[in-house]
Amino acid sequence: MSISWVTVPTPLPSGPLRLAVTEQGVAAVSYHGDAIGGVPGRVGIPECVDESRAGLVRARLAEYFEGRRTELGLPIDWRFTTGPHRTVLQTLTAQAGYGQTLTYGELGARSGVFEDFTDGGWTAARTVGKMMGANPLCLLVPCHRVVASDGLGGFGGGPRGLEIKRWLLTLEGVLPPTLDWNGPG
DNA sequence: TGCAATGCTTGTG
DNA sequence: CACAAGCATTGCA
Repeated sequence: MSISWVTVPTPLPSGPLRLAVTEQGVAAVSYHGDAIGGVPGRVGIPECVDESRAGLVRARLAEYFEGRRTELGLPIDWRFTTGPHRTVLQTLTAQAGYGQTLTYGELGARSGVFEDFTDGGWTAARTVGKMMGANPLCLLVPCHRVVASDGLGGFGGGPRGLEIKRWLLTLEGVLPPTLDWNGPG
């Protein structure tokens, strides 16, 4: 099984996106170029030389960022996720459509991996937040559509990462455009 | 507005 | 492989 990097230009405040692709699909996505949490052996992964595969990924993402595509429709390789983590991410992918948001607690409830909600959902919400932060499939698994019950919530990478979350939600029409909005529309 | 409750992921030894 | 630390939250007073 081979794995390789594809670099995709984006209008995101973070700049280009880096994706790790395999024969199965996209295995990981990084906003920060070379750092992906939870991806072992990420150093030494070669650039993708299969232009047909890289081209498809770039084309789909380009359309998405132009607002012409609401579903990426890219195959996902779940190899870097396991157990409850994978279940939650797959639940999110299946249930949070374009322009829709749900809360951490809600996702925890829907995923079915948390059985005890007698604490008011505290455990589920906190755990889901942790899972999102450890999500190697940002963007493909729409972790930016998961928000706190009383606001935007957080995002990996701190304040810098939050800009990305805001940008994506603006693209999808969840948030109103800001003055520095450089996306479509 | 401020506080207390917990489980999963990740980085070391 | 085992252990310890850190959180992308929530609901109630």
